[in-house]
Amino acid sequence: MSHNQLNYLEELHAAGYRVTSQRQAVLDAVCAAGSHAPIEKILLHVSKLDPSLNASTVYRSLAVFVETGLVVMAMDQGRKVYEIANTQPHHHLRCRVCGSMVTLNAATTSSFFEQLASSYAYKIDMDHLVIDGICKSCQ
Amino acid sequence: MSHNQLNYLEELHAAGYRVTSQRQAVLDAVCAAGSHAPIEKILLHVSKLDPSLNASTVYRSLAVFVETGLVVMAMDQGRKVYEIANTQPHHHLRCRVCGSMVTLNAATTSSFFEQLASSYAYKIDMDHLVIDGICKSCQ
DNA sequence: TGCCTTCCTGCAAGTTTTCGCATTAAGGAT
DNA sequence: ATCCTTAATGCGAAAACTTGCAGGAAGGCA
Ligand SMILES: [Mn+2]
Ligand SMILES: [Mn+2]
Ligand SMILES: [Zn+2]
Ligand SMILES: [Zn+2]
Repeated sequence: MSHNQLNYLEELHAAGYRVTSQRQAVLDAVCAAGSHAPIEKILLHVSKLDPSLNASTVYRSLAVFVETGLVVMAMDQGRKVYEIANTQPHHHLRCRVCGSMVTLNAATTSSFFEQLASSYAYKIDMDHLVIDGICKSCQ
Repeated sequence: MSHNQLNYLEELHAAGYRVTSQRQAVLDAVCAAGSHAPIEKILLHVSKLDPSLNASTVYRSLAVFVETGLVVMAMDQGRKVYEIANTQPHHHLRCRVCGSMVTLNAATTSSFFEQLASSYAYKIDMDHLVIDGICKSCQ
């Protein structure tokens, strides 16, 4: 598993949720599935870890993880994709044509967010923005 | 209907799609359902206009409209919402707490997009961005 | 450790969304 | 106006996702 499991499980517990073997397996599966993984990829990894784990539990676990911020959910062409949350929020540029993704420099987005915050009196609270466009090689 | 129907139907046709009575009804329903309408709201309006219109046709029509840019799709708390596309792209700030939405000043977002374009050699192609945060009165 | 409360899980049923296929109709051409 | 080609629709079935409920396990407390 690529995450510091202890830390994530403690956070789960601190948020008032029980740390079950099923939730641990789903969290491991999210990590194993790599970034921006669609649900079927996660289900596949889960059933490898524990074939008896019910699909409805996977959906419910993901909802809990997103709720608590352990996992971030984003949209990729109208489909939900999941990835383990890093300590830092991060944002992407995504090519409509080839699907490739670039992680944005944090300074760029935070200055934009600060501008929005001051202009609109909004506290921006975005941990995974995906902006669509067309990359250099696809233009 | 709130859209200039003629124009939209011509665009559909120009994109190589057939202009059917069902698609006209779905487009009218999207307008009638107002902005950021979830699918069930659209289905409700559709069945008022034509009770015999099958739900699968509604899903397929929406996919065509999003594909051709006549309708924009956005995510509202993990749910797909639809709205008729204006001639100009527009973006929002959305409060996580009360759900209220603000339409962003176009200059603000376009300067951000231009900066991204020059830094990353990406042609930004975003017609409906929704940025989450917490509004002044909810902070 | 063992008990107790409450949350979580699996299962089955319900709901939503997608898909394949036969029939229908749009729209270009004559 | 009629014909022809092919895309679009409705329908039924499948797949994806959600929900209610009864049994089982987490974790707090003694
Ligand atoms: Mn990411
Ligand atoms: Mn909008
Ligand atoms: Zn590309
Ligand atoms: Zn608010």
